[in-house]
Amino acid sequence: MMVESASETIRSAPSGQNGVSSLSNQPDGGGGGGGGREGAASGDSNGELSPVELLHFQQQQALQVARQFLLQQAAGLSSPSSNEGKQPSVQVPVSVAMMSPQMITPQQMQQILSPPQLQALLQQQQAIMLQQLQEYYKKQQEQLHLQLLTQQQAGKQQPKEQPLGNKQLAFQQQLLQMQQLQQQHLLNLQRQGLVSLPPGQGTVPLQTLPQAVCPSDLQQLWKEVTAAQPVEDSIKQEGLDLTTNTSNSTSFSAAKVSPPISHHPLPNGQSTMHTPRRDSSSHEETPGSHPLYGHGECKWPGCETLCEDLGQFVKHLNTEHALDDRSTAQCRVQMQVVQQLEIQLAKESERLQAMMAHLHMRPSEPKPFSQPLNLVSSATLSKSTSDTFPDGLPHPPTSATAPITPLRQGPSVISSSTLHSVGPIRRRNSEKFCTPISSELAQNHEFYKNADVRPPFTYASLIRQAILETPDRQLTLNEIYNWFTRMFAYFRRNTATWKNAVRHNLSLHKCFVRVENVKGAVWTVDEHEYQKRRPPKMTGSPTLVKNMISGLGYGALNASYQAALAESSFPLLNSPTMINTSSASGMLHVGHDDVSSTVEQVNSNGSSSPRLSPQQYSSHPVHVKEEPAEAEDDSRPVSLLATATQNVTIPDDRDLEEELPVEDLS
DNA sequence: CGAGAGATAAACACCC
DNA sequence: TGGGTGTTTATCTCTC
Repeated sequence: MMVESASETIRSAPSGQNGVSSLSNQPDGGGGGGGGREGAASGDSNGELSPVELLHFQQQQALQVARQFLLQQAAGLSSPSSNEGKQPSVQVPVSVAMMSPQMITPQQMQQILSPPQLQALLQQQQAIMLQQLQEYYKKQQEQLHLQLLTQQQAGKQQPKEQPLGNKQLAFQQQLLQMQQLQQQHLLNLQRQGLVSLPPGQGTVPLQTLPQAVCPSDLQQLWKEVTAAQPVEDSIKQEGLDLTTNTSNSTSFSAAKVSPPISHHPLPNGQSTMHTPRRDSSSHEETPGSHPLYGHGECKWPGCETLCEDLGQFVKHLNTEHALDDRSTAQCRVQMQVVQQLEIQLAKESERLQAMMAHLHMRPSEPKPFSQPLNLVSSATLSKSTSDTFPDGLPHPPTSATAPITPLRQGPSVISSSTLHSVGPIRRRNSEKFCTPISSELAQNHEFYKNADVRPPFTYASLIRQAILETPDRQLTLNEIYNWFTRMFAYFRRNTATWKNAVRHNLSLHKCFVRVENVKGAVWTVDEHEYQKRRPPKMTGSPTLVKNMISGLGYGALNASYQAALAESSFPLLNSPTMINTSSASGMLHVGHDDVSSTVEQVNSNGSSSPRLSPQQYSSHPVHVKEEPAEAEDDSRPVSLLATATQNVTIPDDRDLEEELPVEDLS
């Protein structure tokens, strides 16, 4: 029986709200775990500034960065032409707007929406996310303020409370981390051309921030940073009120919008949205600039085509990046990148929350986060079920005792596809999407191991994985159970349920063969059957797929883009499969959700993107071997596209921090 | 709308 | 007798 956890709000898809039975990941204890928290190079620095001041300053810095980021995002991804200074609403059909994009799977998106709508939707999502981020930062900042005050008070009254200093330090670190996160985000975006920050501005200084903590440096940095955003500046100078900021920036952008350049006469209305850059951050904001144009080249992810001038660029944009499946797909990928980063951000903030809670600093109130933003709220219906972040933002534990750590920062689990169903359900998505379970597992091994998050794989694929991971490819039921519990924190509870499911799957699927052994019965996998299990079908738009294969040839994703993806810890994309363009042709007959086979293939042919760390795959212990001969033939191709298409399901996210994909699964 | 697939629940049989 | 295993069936939900 699933316990419906009430109180957690989740954005339920507008349409299929039928009680998605979600197995609420009820926070049951466990907080620990969180992987290595590499403290941001914290500085020991409080030079002449009092800790409090420093903290305050850092807060501002962080907010500044966040704001910058938000603005840039807004500029690049959402329609700047916001309505008169209100919430940056998005011009998307209400029907669409009502939907929570994050809960829509790629297929749904494609099916439900026409390309123009889809793009609009994507933009909308970006806008929403931005809002959420803004909101989030605002709250965060308010909280910190509050806490600071509290602390100051406390400090006066009980000077003895010496741990205070430490606490502040910890906070500083946390803040720094957040800053770094923001920077990463920015960098990623920059790389992808979504943000055109002149090198050296904004980001650079910030990066050094952690180390350069002496007051003077900070001041300097501050100047540099602020210099990058002339306008915003003033706003924040006085008190970083993100709230006003929200509207300000919005209205600002609206006002600042350079004369609509008719770039993008696309039929999809996108042009309007992708309006001219505005804002602050994009310094190169020449009146005739374009968010996707900078430094003389097209900043479209994976493009980098040189264009002498804007006119040429516009032309290029219209011809090369017109509304088609490929562009749509790229857009989606971009969306995912952003989402991933957001998730990462959420994680960090969650950690911060935990820290604050731990330090008894006004336990973070859930509301700030769960409270949907206006815009979103309309589309959000809180359906108390699971605890994913509906809005992509962290939902702090409802109760102070709730687990704060690794929960739901997960990889795929949180990905959009999963968002709508955290619980038990629909993980099959990912499977269908050909998510390489082995690779994903390898990459997120630690995560799944510690986070009480349901892995986005079907029982069948997990069982198979478990079996294939063993040298002799056979396991007893009990060993399978053990594998589950060892590999996934999620399966350390509700045992009756999932064990039953495991047994059920073993019996049900022909691909699992029971073999009488000396010591009893063991289960093996009939790969052939397994592959047959599902007819090759690809999720997502077939046309899209085709295009990807032919036209795009994922190899087209240039280095920077890939790198960006990699950076954003986008396993799926990082995964070899994604990169293995050479096998793109094979994708046509995709179809197996299987995973390891995919990986194997890639591994075997050794092709890979030069850019991605080879270690990524080299670290797959499993899989390379097993595929029974027969399965070989058709099992391979799978994923590239699939992945590409579906990565909406993004599996991953391995923490930026946990860099290495875990070398061994077992 | 129907089929297929996956998840979950549960009944039941076997065996140790 | 009880627990672990297996097998089946039923019901939902979701995707196609």
